[in-house]
Amino acid sequence: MDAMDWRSVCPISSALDVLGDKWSLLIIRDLLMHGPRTYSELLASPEHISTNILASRLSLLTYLKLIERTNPQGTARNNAYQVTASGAALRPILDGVAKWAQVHLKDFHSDIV
Amino acid sequence: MDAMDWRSVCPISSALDVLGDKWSLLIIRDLLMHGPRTYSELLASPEHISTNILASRLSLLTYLKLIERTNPQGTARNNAYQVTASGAALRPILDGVAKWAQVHLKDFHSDIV
DNA sequence: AGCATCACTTGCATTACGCAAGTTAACGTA
DNA sequence: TACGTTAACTTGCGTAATGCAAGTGATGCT
Repeated sequence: MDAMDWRSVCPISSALDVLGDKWSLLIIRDLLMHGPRTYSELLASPEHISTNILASRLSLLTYLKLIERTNPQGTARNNAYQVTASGAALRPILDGVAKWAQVHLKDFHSDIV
Repeated sequence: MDAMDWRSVCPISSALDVLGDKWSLLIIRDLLMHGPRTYSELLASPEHISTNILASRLSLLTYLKLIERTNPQGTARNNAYQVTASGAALRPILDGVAKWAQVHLKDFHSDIV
């Protein structure tokens, strides 16, 4: 994992440099909702992330210390991922996003829960 | 602008179906910070969005009623974009994202403001 | 009328993503 | 402790999205 390219000094832009894609925040969502999860548990989420994308996102989020292994000394197998304090600090933001979507996307996606 | 594809019924996933990219929330940020902005003003933001991407994002955000023209009856020229109530409801989320980034990305991006 | 500018659109090269298959190592079982 | 199975990735390749440069058309100014 090499250094990031940051588009500007704006904190919103910088957050999007990290989290501005369709998958990273879904991984965080799963870890916040369920606690520690393994690679194959994350793969089984209903949005169907592909294996290579999951691996690359886990790698980036680990590098940036938003997530970590539950057993850093252990082997990969049976070694889940969990949020760090940085990742956990995203919880109120994701809560806000969920509420926003329920109210403001309802007209376009009636099945939203 | 045709209908959206939604990956799941999860509101977070659905929000990311719309806003999960590197540019949409930056457009919202500009409109929230500065008020109504024209196409060329949006182009001039420091992150340097390209013209075709800006046009396609403005189109999608307009379709989803997060933004609108300031003068819907007028011609394109001298007709800015502004947030709707749906777009304005993202303000506390963007505030939270900005604060999160300032605290949690500082170690990786020391120039963050 | 003529020129400059704004708001896009188009074409094409580059990058990211999605899918399927392959690889490696650990665990269960005997 | 050998053997089959499975978890956790990696690789290859086709498709889609993005980035860049140039082009277009209407508007507004003089």
